[in-house]
Amino acid sequence: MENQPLTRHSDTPGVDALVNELIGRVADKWTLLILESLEEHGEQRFTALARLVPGISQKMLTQTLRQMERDGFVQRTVHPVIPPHVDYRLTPLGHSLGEAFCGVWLWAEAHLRDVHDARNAFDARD
Amino acid sequence: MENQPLTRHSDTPGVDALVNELIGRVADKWTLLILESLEEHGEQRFTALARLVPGISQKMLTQTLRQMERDGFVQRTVHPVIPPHVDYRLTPLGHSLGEAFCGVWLWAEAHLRDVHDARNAFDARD
DNA sequence: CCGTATCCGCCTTGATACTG
DNA sequence: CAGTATCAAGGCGGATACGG
Repeated sequence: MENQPLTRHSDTPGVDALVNELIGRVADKWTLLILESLEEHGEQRFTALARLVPGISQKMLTQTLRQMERDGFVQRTVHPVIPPHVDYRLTPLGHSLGEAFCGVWLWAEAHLRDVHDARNAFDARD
Repeated sequence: MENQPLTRHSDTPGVDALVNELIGRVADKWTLLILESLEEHGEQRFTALARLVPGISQKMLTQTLRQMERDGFVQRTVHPVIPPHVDYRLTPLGHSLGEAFCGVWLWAEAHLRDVHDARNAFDARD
């Protein structure tokens, strides 16, 4: 009935809000860096991951990994040995997220200079 | 000489950092919502934009628009009339960013339920 | 080794008031 | 209409200490 304009979005109100919320969650700095590390290096232990992600604190690593586990992006495997051994790996869902962000990543790489120039031009105005 | 594994990233150290920084900037909640509004509805005035983006404050709208203008994503056009009339529209660069995010948007739409279910499963265990 | 718990500074954000 | 200015509150993230 409604003559909705053509968009790439759902026509169901409220879904957009959920989608935005989800993207906000997922577009977190540490989430993206961890995602990247796991894509590149595969399954990793906690400490190895801490070394792979530059500048992350233990707190943020734990917190972000928990959230990614809850969202179904990573699978956490605990080996009941002493000392403890915990592995993190991407789930198929997590991998698909990485692929979705690939476009943004490529865009950022491709337009790094454009943005840089735009900023310089803007800052030099007046 | 290095036997680098296949990745989608630049092999130049430091570029990744810039790319991450740029994505962090761009993946902001308000930036995405404004981007979406301008893609869907085309050129808009300040007040119209404020109505199109649900829940945004005047401060955040101004701040985000300035940042997007500086980054070269939107063009700001001031019509010197009284009362003031200011239009915002996407630049080609801004539009290309929107297209890059389209993949993430589609992913989020497609996997909304997966994430929802994963969270329920996670919260229900133990 | 793999976390959790606590404290604390800072940055973001929102609310409000004011201006050209 | 389209902003700027100011202030207060809250969350994020780092540092540190401790536990299984």
